[in-house]
Amino acid sequence: MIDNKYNPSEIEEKWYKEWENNKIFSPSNEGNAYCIMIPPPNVTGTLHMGHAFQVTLMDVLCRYHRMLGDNTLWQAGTDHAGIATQMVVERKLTAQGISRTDLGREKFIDQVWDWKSQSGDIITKQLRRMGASLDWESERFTLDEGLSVAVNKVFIDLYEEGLIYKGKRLVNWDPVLQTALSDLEVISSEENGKIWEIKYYLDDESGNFLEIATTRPETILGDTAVAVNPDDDRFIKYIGKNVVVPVTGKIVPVISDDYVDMEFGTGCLKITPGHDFNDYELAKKHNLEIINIFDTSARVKCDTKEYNNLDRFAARKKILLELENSDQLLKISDHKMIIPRGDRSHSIIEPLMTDQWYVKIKPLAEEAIKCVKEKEIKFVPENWEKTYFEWMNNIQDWCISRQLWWGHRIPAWYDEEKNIYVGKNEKSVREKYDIKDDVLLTQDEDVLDTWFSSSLWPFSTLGWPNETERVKTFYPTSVLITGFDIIFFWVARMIMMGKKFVGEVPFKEIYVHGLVKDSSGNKMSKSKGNIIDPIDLIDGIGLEELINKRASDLMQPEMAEKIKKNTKKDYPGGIGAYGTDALRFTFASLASNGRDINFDLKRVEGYRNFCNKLWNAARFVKMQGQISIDQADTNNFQDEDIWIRNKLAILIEDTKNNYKNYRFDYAARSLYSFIWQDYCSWYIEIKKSKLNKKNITSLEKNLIIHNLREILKNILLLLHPIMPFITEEIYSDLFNEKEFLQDNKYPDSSKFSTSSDAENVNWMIEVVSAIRKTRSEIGVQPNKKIEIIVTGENDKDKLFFKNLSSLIMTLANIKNIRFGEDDQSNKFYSCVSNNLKLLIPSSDLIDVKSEIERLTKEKSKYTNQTIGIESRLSNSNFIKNAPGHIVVADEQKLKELKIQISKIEEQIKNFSN
RNA sequence: AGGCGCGUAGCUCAGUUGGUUAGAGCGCUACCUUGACAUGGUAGAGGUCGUUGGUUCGAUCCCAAUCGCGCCUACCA
Repeated sequence: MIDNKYNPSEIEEKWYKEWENNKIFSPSNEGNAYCIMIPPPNVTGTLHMGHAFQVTLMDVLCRYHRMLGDNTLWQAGTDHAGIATQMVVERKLTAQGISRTDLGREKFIDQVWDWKSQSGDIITKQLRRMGASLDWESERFTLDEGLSVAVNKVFIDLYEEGLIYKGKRLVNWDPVLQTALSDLEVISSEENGKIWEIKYYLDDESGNFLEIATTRPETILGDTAVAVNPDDDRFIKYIGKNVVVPVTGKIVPVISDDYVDMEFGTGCLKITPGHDFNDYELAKKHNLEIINIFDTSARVKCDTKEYNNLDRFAARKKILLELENSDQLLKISDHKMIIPRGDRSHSIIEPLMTDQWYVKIKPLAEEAIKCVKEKEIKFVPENWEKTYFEWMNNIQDWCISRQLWWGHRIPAWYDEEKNIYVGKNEKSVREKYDIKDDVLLTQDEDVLDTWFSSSLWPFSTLGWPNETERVKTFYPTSVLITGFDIIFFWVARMIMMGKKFVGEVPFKEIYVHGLVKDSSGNKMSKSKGNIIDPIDLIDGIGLEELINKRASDLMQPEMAEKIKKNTKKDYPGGIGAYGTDALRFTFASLASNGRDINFDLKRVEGYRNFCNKLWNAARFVKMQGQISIDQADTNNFQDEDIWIRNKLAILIEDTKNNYKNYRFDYAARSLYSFIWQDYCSWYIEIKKSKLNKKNITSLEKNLIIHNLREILKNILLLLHPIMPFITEEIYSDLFNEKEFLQDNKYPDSSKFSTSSDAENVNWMIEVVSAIRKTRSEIGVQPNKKIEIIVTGENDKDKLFFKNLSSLIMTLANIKNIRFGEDDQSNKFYSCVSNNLKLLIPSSDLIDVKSEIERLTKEKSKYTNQTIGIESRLSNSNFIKNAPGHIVVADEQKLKELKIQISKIEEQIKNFSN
């Protein structure tokens, strides 16, 4: 006997091990290819709600496609996350008092690999807890040898084609991490700043000056011009003259450019080309000198002793003081401005002139735009195309070098004259360029942006550049499941690289899912303290531990109290252990086409209850015992069998369509209502009533059990992709201990649909519902058996009653059904179902007044509907313009309503007499 | 500034080419511990679909305007 409560923790880990040991997640090598690439998570990261959500959807699709008989590959793997990982390891070393540079490159990288091997499988373990059916056999890591070969080849090929170049340019420099960043790794947000207005004297001893406005006075040290708008009457006379830069005393020209906004600030702008992207563009245009005033840590680097080596913020203070002393500081005002920060270090980005490697992106982007325009790749939902085009049309060259140690080292060598040689390795470079052994070659110190290797993920994981079977079979992959936040970082770049190097798009569809937020719509973040760990929803967590998890290691420790308070309020009893299946079903049911997903714990609880419902339905079926049945009898169906089989056929088709359209929410909902309403509330109840009949034959009994089991088995098959654990457990317990659910084919609707429509079962459901409703309205306790009298029945009703009255009696808790005329006495309550009038006798004196009220209320409900339909039907334009079937349906409905109203009126009349 | 999106029941969300009485879960109310399940059963209350116009026989859906909110992109010193 199975437990009467569903307990997920007992079954989940057991089944995952079984599946993995039996290698059932590897491609079958039979059938149509179906392939999804996991967006490789950061190897040193942990699973968050976004991952859990995404993984659920991918897993549903993969499990579903395996059951369809497809040759399914869900590619597993992680990425090396250059900056993030290096940061973590450096921080650990710092805690031990060791610096990266003390250790040296090789030893440091050894440390990172050590760290990777001890922390790297945290996330893969968590993926297993989610039930993810990834093909672990072919797990890849972006720094694997094979993937590195791909990275090198792509770099070399692009270089030789002129699509990768090295250039000295202004880049986004992270002074803390000491590396360049791409545009996408810079997060700009509004912060409070100031504008300082400063006197710049002309160098003609006239005492005249220009007032310039700046938000960064420290960059005065790098000024090489002052700019005004050519149409600005105030300054026209100064154009072409020179001014003296404060502090440095440098003489610089006043130039004119219509880039300068006359309305903003003082209308007069200082130009620091070495540390501002706009100024840099102006400098190129006007041939201005470009001075670099900062070192890589953003400390001042200049000849003036008192400023040299000063941090940029200290330099600002000092300069402002000096300006004040010389009476050149005119005005200070508060100003909201956009501050760029590194997405990892959160330090303020300093534009810095450095040598970096770039990908010339326009030619690649053009191809990538084309294949989306021509629908080689389809976005779901479609409007994400717009975001994609928007970015692709304004794309800038991609800075791919990073001044890190952890990553793919750039395959470029330099001789002593700094000539560049690009090739696989030093040996091949020497051969290729015919360089003698006595010429010293040194490799570029830098590594590539992690996203460079990620952009090759869809084919490098399959063995490319080798022409492997896997590439041939699984590329292009079927669909990419991803969040919109990495459309630019990753999706667009994969398309460019895939098109360029394999010649085909990397995936045919891109399903873009929403962001998982908390139940009130806030982004989940450590600093807000509203993070939920998916594993805690599976295993449960106590309040103390949850608070501990949320309020420790905060960037702003002062938030701890508030987080503690809110957590106590939101989860007074901690979080219950809902199990993976309930969590997965929740994610599926939330996966609609909307943009954000507000995650409400209550939903998980509801679906945990759903698991319990299924569990108990299975328990009931199991309790009916084993059966042996003659094959010849298995197609012997009762009315309710036909009824439920028709519904099952519809469910199967709906589910397939919903998966095809990525409407996981619809799929989840229709499964839920079929299982709970149709199967549990009606079908099992009907069968139960039949099983309880005294004179049941063993053949009848066996047939009932057989049919109950058959529907249940199909429920398990249909539900398996979303809830793999509970379905597997029930299947093994009730049906087959030897094989897995996945070994079965997904159900075929044609096996269940019939031409007969089971009208009588629907009729019965209406009658039972009507009686239940009235019972409840007149306050009859659910456990009290009552008698009903049927009047107004036609031939069809008679026939249905003949076959179904015993069912009605059980389901509506009736002790006796009498057929007869309404004797017009007041001792009856009545209800109407279809064209029937059902009377419920009362032994007590009926409160005539309240009964008339009840009936009148019911009548007015119907009357209101009648009025609506009648007004439509009396409108000649409606008759003329509306499609025929709408008009016919209205007419039919009106007829039915009128019958029902007349029955109620009759009863009201009886009471009134 | 530009782009995208959202506003439907107390809460979290559906609503598929415009068409009967706008749905689900949770919560709420009443009654029920009947042997699959109280993580349950039966029934119920609750919505002028942000606002205002327009198109239409008919609008939650299409169009325009407006209010509120969110996200992304962007060089205003």
